[in-house]
Amino acid sequence: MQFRIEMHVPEVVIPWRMPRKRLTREESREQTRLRLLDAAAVVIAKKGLAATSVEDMAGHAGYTRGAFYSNFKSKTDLFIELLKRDHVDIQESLQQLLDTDLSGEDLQRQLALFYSQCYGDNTSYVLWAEARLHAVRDAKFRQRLNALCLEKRDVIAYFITQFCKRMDMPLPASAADLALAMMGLIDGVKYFNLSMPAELPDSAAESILSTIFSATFFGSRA
Amino acid sequence: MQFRIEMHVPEVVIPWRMPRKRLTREESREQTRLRLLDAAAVVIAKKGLAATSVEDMAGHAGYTRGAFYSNFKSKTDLFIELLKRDHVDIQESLQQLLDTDLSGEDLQRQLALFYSQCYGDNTSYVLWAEARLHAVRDAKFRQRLNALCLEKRDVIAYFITQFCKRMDMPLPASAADLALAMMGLIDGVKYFNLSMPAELPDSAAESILSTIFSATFFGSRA
DNA sequence: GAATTCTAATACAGTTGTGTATCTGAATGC
DNA sequence: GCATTCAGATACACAACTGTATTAGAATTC
Repeated sequence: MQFRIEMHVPEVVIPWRMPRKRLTREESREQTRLRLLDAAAVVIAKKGLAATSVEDMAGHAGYTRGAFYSNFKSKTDLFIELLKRDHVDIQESLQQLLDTDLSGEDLQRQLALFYSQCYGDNTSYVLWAEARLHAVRDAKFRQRLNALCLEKRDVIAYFITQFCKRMDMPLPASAADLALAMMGLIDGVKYFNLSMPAELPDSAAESILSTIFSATFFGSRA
Repeated sequence: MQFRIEMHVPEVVIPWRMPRKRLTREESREQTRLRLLDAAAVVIAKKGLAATSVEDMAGHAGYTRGAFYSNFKSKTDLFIELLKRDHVDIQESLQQLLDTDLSGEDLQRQLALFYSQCYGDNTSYVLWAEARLHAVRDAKFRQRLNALCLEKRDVIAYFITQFCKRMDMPLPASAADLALAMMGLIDGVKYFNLSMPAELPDSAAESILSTIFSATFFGSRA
């Protein structure tokens, strides 16, 4: 009991979406699923995957365990679903960002955006941190997570390639490896930014990332 | 009546610490403590902090829960002890490395060493990843962990400062922030190196770190 | 060598969680 | 409007952990 942190997760009051429309079974079921996922994301981020019981998640979504088990095979099952959902979101906003801004040479701004966009909120960061840790231990899970990470890497690698081409600069290393390193860097910095905002406030985080990013791709010119 | 030495130490007699000497109470107790810590590190790395029961840890060390509770207040207590121990090790080897190699300008090799030294083994990496995650959720724990991280940062920052001075280069950013970023980068890269060794083998990890490190401090010259 | 002190084992009471099996009421279909 | 179906609630059987209280026996003291 020493170990369970009483975080007091407030009951999520879900704004009922106008029962004007009477939901079909399918719609209703889908709604339940979504609510369970949303609530689970919040609770897991707050207490951690292992410390979160099925009842916790269901409860915060306004349901009981019955509803949970009728929608998901297990806690892990839901967790993977959650990551997939988040991954799609990240991919989309990343893609969108990279598509939009590829032309500009304003690297600083680009990076800053990139950084803040990369994880919409802290919940998302924590979720992925949890996932990485889980992946270290579970080979099957690791494979699935790696697949997602590599997708993300490829988007970034493609961007890096295009960017360097456009700027008429040589790639300082393999685009794939650079992408991984940048992902790692961003995650790493994000953690410090999150855990010691006094030591590394948003501005400093963006600035240092910007410095390293510039140096890596522009050499000493920026 | 025959007397059996160390009758209470069950089947697992851990061979590596002077098995012959008759221990005083204090020594014996310290030995138990160390065994519990060592075993805990392994088990926690394998199954995760939350999923590891007190009995697990004690059992792997060859004791029962009684021994555990007579040596540690709680699982968290032990965990912090574990981190401190590891932190001291890291600090020492870091200090040593930096002291030794400060003169050379062979940055590549330096970095490679730095990287491989930074976490002696994977157990250590996992432990810190676990700690970071836990810190996000628990303010008190976060403070304690931050203190350790900042100590580490300062050692690295000092090195960076000295290094730039010696190389007669300007600091590309605040040494403290650079140090944090490098720590983040190394952790981030380490994860990919660990979870997808086929995509990012040791050599690639070292190489990409080296590239970024060089670029950051030397600009385009390296 | 008896009394004590201390480490660690053991027993126990209480809590929390899991997954399944069964039940209920609302949505659908005939 | 009656029967069916299915989402989700409830009940249950059981497994795991925690932390404390008690106990055994080795180490130390006198």
